[in-house]
Amino acid sequence: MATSTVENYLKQILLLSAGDDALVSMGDLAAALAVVPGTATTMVKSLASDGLVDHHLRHGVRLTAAGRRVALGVLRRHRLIETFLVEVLKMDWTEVHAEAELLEHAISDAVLDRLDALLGHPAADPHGDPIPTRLGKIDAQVYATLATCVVAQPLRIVRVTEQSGEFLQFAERNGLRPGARVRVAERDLAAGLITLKKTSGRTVALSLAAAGNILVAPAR
Amino acid sequence: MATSTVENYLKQILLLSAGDDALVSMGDLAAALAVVPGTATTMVKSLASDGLVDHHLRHGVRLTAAGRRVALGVLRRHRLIETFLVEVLKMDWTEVHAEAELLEHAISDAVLDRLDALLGHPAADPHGDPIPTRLGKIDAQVYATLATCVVAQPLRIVRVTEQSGEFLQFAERNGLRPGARVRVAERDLAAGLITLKKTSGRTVALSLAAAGNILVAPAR
DNA sequence: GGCTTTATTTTGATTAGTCAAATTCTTATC
DNA sequence: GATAAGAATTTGACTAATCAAAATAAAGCC
Ligand SMILES: [Mn+2]
Ligand SMILES: [Mn+2]
Ligand SMILES: [Mn+2]
Ligand SMILES: [Mn+2]
Repeated sequence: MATSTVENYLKQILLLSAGDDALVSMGDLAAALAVVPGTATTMVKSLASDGLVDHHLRHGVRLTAAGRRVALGVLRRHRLIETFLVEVLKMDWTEVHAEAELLEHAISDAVLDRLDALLGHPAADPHGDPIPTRLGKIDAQVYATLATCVVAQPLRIVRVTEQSGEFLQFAERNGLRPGARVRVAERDLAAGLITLKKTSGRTVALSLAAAGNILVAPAR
Repeated sequence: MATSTVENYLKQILLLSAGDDALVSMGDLAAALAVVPGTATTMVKSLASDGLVDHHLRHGVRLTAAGRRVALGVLRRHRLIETFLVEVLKMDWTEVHAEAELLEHAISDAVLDRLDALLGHPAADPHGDPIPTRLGKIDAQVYATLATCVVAQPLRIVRVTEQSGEFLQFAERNGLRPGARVRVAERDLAAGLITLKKTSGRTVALSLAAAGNILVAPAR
């Protein structure tokens, strides 16, 4: 069995490689896991010797097929648990991430399958993050963000990446949840500022950096 | 935060001291936790230095008030999780113990309170084990077992101690779950054998040792 | 191309939890 | 009350995960 530390490293490498098989740097990996870079190096070497990653010394790390399988399993557990906490236990979508971070390592396949059935085999979690199937298939669709989409067009929010409580609470306060309808009223690149218009008529201002965390599709 | 190892030790000391404040021997504790006796000694010393147990060198260990508080919290989580797995996810009461053994260390108070409410604040888990309240109160009622109760009287099974899959499956196969009605048809102490009669008329034979794991009360 | 800055790796220590085997204490038995 | 058996403790060693700080390699810059 992979320890929860190993599971966290593999999941994080998957998330940082952004779907494709890009190399993940030790610096980024260490920062994401809140450890010192030397710790990440040591751990990655041990993952490599277990055949879970390829370590390109001094250049970065990439999942092997075996490592990717494990990582997708962890991601599936994480996202189904988040969905359960919101849909069944009625918890707030801004607070479930931390809970799932622990539970993802403690739940068995038997329990997970029942949760999945109870929830009706959802395709995405409360943040809009796609849920891998039991076979490890994951929706890789690429979306525009509020920082890159066309201006003025009616949009639908499909996903909020960035799991920090502060950011999610900001999103919730301003009605920027998956499914909400908005359009970009103005994008001032010099000031790094974006102004949204909601269907309610309300406007919301946010930075380019923040806007990059909100994925959108044309409203149909 | 107590590690899950610490939580397991404290919970096990509580279970082995059987409610009262009896000293628990290192041998019993080590066996219950599947570690070597020296390991239990080392761990108990560290628990003692954290003020969670009193270690009477060479005689045994007992929980302090602080240790008991932690242990009751773990027990509450364990039993509420088992109840959830059976009542909501419809899992088998013979297989939920192992699941709860891991989940009990990963679930937060916020999630637990919501589970408790969803289940209607149950007083006992699927095995009939009493669930401590949020304040650490636990039903300490003493029951007779099928090995000690009076013969011929109509009885109701209130609890099945002993969590091993084999034993629980034996109980399930023979309809010996909490709530079931039986009476002791015959108790042969020389042979160490007990014969039960169910309301259906069916008879079940079991050893004195097995009978000691089934707690009963007079059927009202 | 050589020098400087930055990222990565290495080295040496530390903590939690564990086991095997030697040692010491307790208790039962004669 | 001495002794043998059994239980508990101690000692030394090991694994997983981590950090601080020194060493090294890679990139960027003039
Ligand atoms: Mn995690
Ligand atoms: Mn999510
Ligand atoms: Mn446990
Ligand atoms: Mn139980």
